[in-house]
Formats: sequence, C-alpha cells, structure tokens
Amino acid sequence: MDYDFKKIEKKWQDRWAEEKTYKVKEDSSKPKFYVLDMFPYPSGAGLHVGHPLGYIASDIYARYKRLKGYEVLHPMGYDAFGLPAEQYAIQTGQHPEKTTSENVARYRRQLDRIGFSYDWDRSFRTCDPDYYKWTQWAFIKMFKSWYDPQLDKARPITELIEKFETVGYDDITPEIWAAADEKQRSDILMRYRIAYLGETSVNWCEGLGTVLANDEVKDGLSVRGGFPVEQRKMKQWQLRVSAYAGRLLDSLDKLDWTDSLKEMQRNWIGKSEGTEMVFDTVCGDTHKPITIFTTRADTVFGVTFMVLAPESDLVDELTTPEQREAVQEYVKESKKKTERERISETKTVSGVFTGSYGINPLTGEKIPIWVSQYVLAGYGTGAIMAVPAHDSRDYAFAKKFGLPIIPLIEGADVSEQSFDAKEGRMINSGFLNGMEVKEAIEAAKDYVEAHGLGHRKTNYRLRDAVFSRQRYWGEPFPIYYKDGIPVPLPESELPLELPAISSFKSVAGEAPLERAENWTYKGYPLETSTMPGFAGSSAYYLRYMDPHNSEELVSADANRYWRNVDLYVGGTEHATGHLIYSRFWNKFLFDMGYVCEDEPFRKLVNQGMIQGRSNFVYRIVGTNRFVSLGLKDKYETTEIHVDVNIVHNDRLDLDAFRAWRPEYKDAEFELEDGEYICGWAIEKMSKSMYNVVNPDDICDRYGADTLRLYEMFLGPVEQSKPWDTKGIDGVNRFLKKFWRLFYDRDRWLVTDAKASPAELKSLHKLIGKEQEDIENFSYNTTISAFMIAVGELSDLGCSSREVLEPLVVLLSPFAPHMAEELWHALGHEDSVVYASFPEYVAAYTVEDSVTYPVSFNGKTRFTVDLPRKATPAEVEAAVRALPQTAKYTEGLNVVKVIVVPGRMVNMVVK
RNA sequence: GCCCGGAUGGCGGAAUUGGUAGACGCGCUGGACUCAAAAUCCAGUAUCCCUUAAAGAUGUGCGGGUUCGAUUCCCGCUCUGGGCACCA
Repeated sequence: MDYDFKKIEKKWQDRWAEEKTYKVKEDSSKPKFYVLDMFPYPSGAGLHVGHPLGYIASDIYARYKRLKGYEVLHPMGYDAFGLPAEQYAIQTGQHPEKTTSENVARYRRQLDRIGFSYDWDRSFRTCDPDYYKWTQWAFIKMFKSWYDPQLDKARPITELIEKFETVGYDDITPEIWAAADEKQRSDILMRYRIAYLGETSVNWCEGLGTVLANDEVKDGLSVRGGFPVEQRKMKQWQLRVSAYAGRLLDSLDKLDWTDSLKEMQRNWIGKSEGTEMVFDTVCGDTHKPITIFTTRADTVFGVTFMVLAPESDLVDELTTPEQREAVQEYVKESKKKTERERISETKTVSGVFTGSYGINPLTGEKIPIWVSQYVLAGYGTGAIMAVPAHDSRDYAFAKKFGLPIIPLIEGADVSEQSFDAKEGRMINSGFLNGMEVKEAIEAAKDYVEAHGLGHRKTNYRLRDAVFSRQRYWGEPFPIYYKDGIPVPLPESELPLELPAISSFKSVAGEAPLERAENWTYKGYPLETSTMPGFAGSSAYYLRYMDPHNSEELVSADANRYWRNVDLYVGGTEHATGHLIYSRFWNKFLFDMGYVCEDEPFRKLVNQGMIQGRSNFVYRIVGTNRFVSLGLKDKYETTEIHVDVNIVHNDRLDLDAFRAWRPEYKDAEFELEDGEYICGWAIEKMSKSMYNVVNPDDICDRYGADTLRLYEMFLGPVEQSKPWDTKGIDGVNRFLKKFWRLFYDRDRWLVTDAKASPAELKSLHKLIGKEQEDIENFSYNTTISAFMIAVGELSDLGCSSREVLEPLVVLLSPFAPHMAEELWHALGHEDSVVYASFPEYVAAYTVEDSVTYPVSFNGKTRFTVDLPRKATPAEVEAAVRALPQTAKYTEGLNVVKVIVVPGRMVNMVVK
C-alpha cells in the first residue's frame, strides 16, 4: 500500500468529526491545559497559507500536551462582527449576517482540511446572540461599577452612592448629593462608572462614518480602510481602561510573554512619574491658578513661559481682550486640522500669545502664557511649564518666538539645541545648585510638596477606550434613555438583539440603528451606537470554558478548572489593542469575582507573518515574447507578476501560462536549458501580486500532513519568513520514508522482533529531542531530529514494533493523519490521541558513551570514549592514563586539564 | 529622534547558551536502477591553494577586548526588521 494521503486524510477527518475524537470535558482527575489561537476574522478572501502557521503550532502543542496526560482545551471560533462585512453590505446590499455565514463556512472547510484537533462543539461566533448576550452583560456590570482607588479595584457603584449619602466622596458632599436631582446624580455617577458616557476628544473617521479607538488609528489614518481621521469632541460611551493602567503595567512582569511585546504594552501604557504643580496667573486684573504636569520639577528655575493646548478650557479664561481675535483664530485653525495634518506639521512650530502671564512659583517671575498645538489636551492637565534650555520642543518654540532660554546644567551648551539629558550639575537654580540632576528632581519634588505648591503625580498615556461606533454590524448597547438619562436594560432582557434595518448605507453623522423601526424599550429610545470590534474578542476565551451555559458567562466550576489560557498564539498586531482590552476586561471580571485569575493569557507566543514570494516573467517590450531570467539583460523587458501557482521551483509552466490569461495565449518563450526561469521577490502576500498560496492547493498536491510539517520546518514559529514552496518536497519525502518503515508496497513490515540497541538509541534520542524542543516551540529542529531518526532506522532495516509504535506516537502531533492510519494498522482500536507519551518516556534509556576529543592547546590530537556519566575527574584520569602518543611524550608539560563534561578535554601544555 | 530585535554557505536555517561552526532540508554535481522518464537510493557540496588526495590556511556583518577556547560575553561601528513618536 502506497502512502495515499488523500484517502487517509479524508478518512480520518471524517472519523474524527463523527466520533468527536477531540471533544473535551472538565476532568478533575487530569491536569488541565488551555491552548488558544487568536480567533480569525472571517474575511471574504478565505485563508491563505500564512494564517494556519500559528494554528498548526498551537495544534502540535495541544496534541503533544494530550499525549503527556493533560486535559487540553483547544477551541476555535470566529471574531465575526466588524467593519469589512458591513462595508461589503453597503456596497452590495447583502446583509452582513449572510456574508459572515458564508465566510465562516468557507473558513471551516479550509480549517477542517488541515486536521486541527479543535473541539468544534465549543465553537461560536461573536455575532451569535447567545454569545453577545455576555458581552452586553459585562457592559452592564461595568456600567454598574466604579474604580475604588483606595482598594485599587472595581466595586459596585452602590458602594459609591452610599459614600455620597453618608460621608461624601471627592467634591460630592452628602448635602450636594441630597440636593441633586435624578439627572444630576446620573451625571455625577458618570464620572466614576467603569463604562460611562462622556464628552471627549475622539478620533472621528468621516470615511467610515464612525469614531475609532486609538489603536484603530495609525499615522492619522484608520487602520481599516485608510481614511483620514480628525479630532472631534463628542459624547461617546467609554471604558475606564485608564483606571487599570497601573495594574496592567505591573502585572506584565508576571507574564510569560516576549520582551518586545511587553515593551510595546509598557510604551502604550506610558507611565511617567512627575509632579503636578500650581502656577498662579495674571490675566488683566484677575488671578487664576492653573495646574501643570512635569517630570522635571528640577527645572522650574528655567521656566520662561507656559503653554496651553488649543483645546484646553483654560484658553478662553486666560485670553486678554487684545489677544482674543488672534487666539480664537489659532484655536479654530487647529481644530479644523485632521490628526494626520497635525502629525505632518510636528516640525513646524506654531503658537499664539494669550496676553496673560503666569507667576513662577520659585522665582516669582512673570512669564508669558502661550497657546500651541504641541501641547496635547488629553495628556496631563493640557498645560505645561516650558523649559527651553532642557526640552527640545520648548527650545524650538522659544527660538521661533524669541523667548529667553536659561541653562540650568553646568556645561550645557544651549546655543544650538536644548540639553535634554538628565545628567550633570545644577546651576542658576537657587537651592538646587550643585546637585546632580537625579538628586535635584527628588529635592524639587520634596520642596514643592513641603511648600504646598503641588504634589507628586503619576500620569499614564493610556486613555480610556472609546466604546461606541456609529455602525450597524456590532453588539447593540443594552441601554435605553429615560428622559435623557441612560439606564441599563434588566439582565433578563438580554440579549438585546440587533434589529433588522432597511438599508446599510451610512449617512453622515447618523448611526444606522436610528433607522431601525421600534428601536425602543418600553417606549424609551434605545442607544443607537453599537460596540466596537474589540468588545466581542475581549472575553471570548472565557466563554470557551463553558460555551453553552445560558445562565452565566462561565460557571464557577468550569472557570475554576480551566482558570486561564496557558498558551496563547497570535500575531503582534494585537499588542496595543485586543491584548490590552482583554487584560482590562479580565481584570474587571476578576475584581467583581466572576473569574478566578487576574490575567487571561499566561504564556503568549507571537507567530511571525508569512510573506509572499512573488514570481516574475519578463516580456520584451512591444512583443508577446518572454525571456527567461538569465537572458533578460539582453533585451529591454518589462517585469510582470505571474501567478505563483503556475510556477514550480521558479520554473514556469508554459502551457498553464498560456492558459492563464487570454492575452498570453500566443506567448512565445526564450528558454534557458529548455526551461523558463522566473525572477522572484519577497512581498506581502496579496491578490494583486499573484503570490497568494491557498492551503487547499497544498493539501491537494501534498496533503495536510506535509503542509503542517512544512510550515513548521520553514523556520522558528516566531519569525517572519517568506512562503517558498521549494523545500516542501523534502518534508514530503520524509513522510514517504516514514511510511516505508511500515509498508513496502503491499507488504506490512512491522514484526515483533526485539529492537536492537542501535534502534533503541535512535528512538530514545528522538524522544529526548522532541520533548525538549516542543516545550521551546522549536518545531523545525524536532522535525530535523525526526528525519535523522527515520534515516537511521531505515538504514538499520528496523522492523521492530517496539520501536515503530512509539515512533508513530511521536509523529502524531505533527502529522496526525498518517499517525492515525499507522496506529490503527498496528492494531489499535482507539485513536492515537489516547496513546500515552509518558509510557514511552519511561523507557527512555539513552545510555551511551561520549567521544571526547582530546586536544593540546586547542588542537585535537586524539579521542577517547568514556561513559556519559563520567565525572570530570574520571575523564581527566582516563586521559592521563592513556598510552602516550608521540606528541604527548615529547617532554610536554601538562599545565592544566580542562574537562567540559560530555564534550571535550583540552590540555594546556608548555 | 527614542525603545526592542536581527546579521552564520548558493538558499531556509542548526549549534545542548563559552566547548569539534554549518545539524536537518532545499538547491547543485556525480553515480546506481530504467529502453526512457518519474519515483527511489548512494556519494559529494563553506572558502582559498591543488589534476586529485593528504596536509594546511581562512571563516559566523566590521574593528577591538576578555578567555586555554567566542557565532555565543564586553566596548565601538555598519547594515537591517519591527514598535513608538510633539506624552511635558
């Protein structure tokens, strides 16, 4: 029987589905392991060969852990709400539900072909009402909670109300609370709720007709669609992610994530420890203290002016009548600009004087207050003290407008540029003179606090997440408005299902749900925004633990068993989006006692991207004649992308090329050695480059097992690399070779013969290697080890079941179909999934000798075989006891013997 | 500008973290089998000198250093991938 992968793979995929081989349940007699992939957004283009990379890696891990005796939760689902389906609906009028279902079905077919061990009974889509019920539920919980900074955790809002009623909290005294009407109370509480409705400067994207979160905007353009984004003040639902900034930062240390990813999150959270300081100001005859934030309290003596953000509320109050016109003009201009324009203008300095002055709290000096775009309203207090000598932005501003620059650090030359480094000795700084900068910062902070000028303050760049989208294809908010006051729906009313609407076309500024009929609750209007894409993906990993529970997001029992994700595999592109929101969401649920772990993803592996490898043909200009790569320099040619699917190992399939497109029907070729060689380049995998490789095609040609093996053999999982089909024959050959250990054509080769020591050694080396490598995600080297072992066993003519049976088990995580087929051929009734790895590991007895090269001063002179367990002293003694060689006896004096256990002996001689 | 990674044959990549650099695969060359092809198998394949072999020398981006010994550690560069970017 030949290795007929088509038959074998179909057969086992059907059997696995039918027998629910990969179904898992909470089994407290076994340790749990939770392996999760970032679930895909089911796009219309289907899967390309890059998508399964991470899925294959995690599937191997999941299968391996199963063999090791773990109960493994390995689910898959779809992140199905989102913009592309809706954009498509706008263009075609098709309901997003329909296209989503079609895309999901297509994804499922493609995934099934690759032989993943998912428990499909746990699968769901984020757009299923049974699922988004729990997204809405969590939102209501957030609405009904506040963040208690004392306890440093979220608490029910009722506790805050109780504080207001009894002792007061912040600036709300019991009297104020008692006097407040329903609307006022709602407004007060909005300032504290975790999910709240608030006016804020948001990223408004006209092209998409919706607001976006910070991570959905890049370089002033929307990540989806690339439309320009501008800043607008709007009332939007938000999540108080910023309250969790400190905890999100601190618990990064506990996570087994890559350093680069943690670093990205640290930057995004952007902790900075500084001081909030009050400056008195003079505007005409009125005084108004304003608060600024600085990390350089040591530089107050060098403050020569102050700057307000154009959006700051203080601008109006501090503008003198003479300056009013100029200031208003400037503010208007900057508001009109899109985010992108503002970014592109970062190098051009602009600003306008308000006419009023601040008082330097340490020197008493009067300093002008300006307005400029380089100060951001959303960070700190929206106002700064400017120290041109030691801040490059302040410096540029001072130079442009001729403001004084006072150096504060000894030896700092500020004639050309500012001196930003935090080092050196202070001068011109009163009581700070003579101190080192780091010392001075602390001393200044102490001084400021002691004299009541301000206090220490930690700021974060992480902003609250804007949570509403003026779009259709998302979760509706479970909120209605009673006389303008937002009220959550009773939980019994969940899920609040997305209503039908007549047209998907977006109308400027109008949310599609405004067009829904009867979008009301008990006669009150319902919220017409929907939730953003990250809402549904923030807690999905919890739902897999208990996907059919209609009473709870996840039952306490299921949650206690599965706890959190042990291994999460996905791309880095979610570093500052999904992975922050999920952690936030999980921490909130943890605070409220709904989940038992503070962090959702213990270990995270980022798989690299698979790039495309494009192929080119070269057409002689003005003809339909194509020249092979090596000959193209003889002519003037145009480089044309050619579909990589009609090119094999850079050789063009001429007939397929002629058939590819009508205009090439009569193409002529100039060949090299009878072949047409194509040029190539590494580019992003995309349709327009004709370099998209569909996994289905690889499965047709080589089989899923080869695809799995090859994707892993390409290189380390974490690394980005181009898809290049050149090497695929190698792993395919390996599988055939593996098969031939069992079958010679129709003859079954396996016998009950006793394994030879050499055969066992091969097997045991592999067992050792596989265990070590899989734990380190080093699958390419495991496969190498496999190739070596199979080569050795094949050379030895190994037929012993004692060796071949464990070999099948070892193969099963990588090539599950072939392993399953052989496992059954070996007479097993059950799936190879139920085989037990530890059994074979127990027999792991590599007990061999080590060949030590013995060298003098680094040059190898002879070797000696010794048992692996020999101690360095024993090795040295054995080497010294050897019959002396000519070189050894030539009066050489051995000064030192260096023994590297298991490796080598080096003698230092004189 | 700031913060992380990388750099090893013709190519993808190994090297047990300081111990025989180049595992394994691809590609290439030669051979076996075959009427032939495919498939399969065997041998060779870092560079230089050389008809070949032996022997030698060089060799992990570049320049230094530590060490008996450096792809690995330290210092200074070059190139390159990624992230952040008026965050006070």
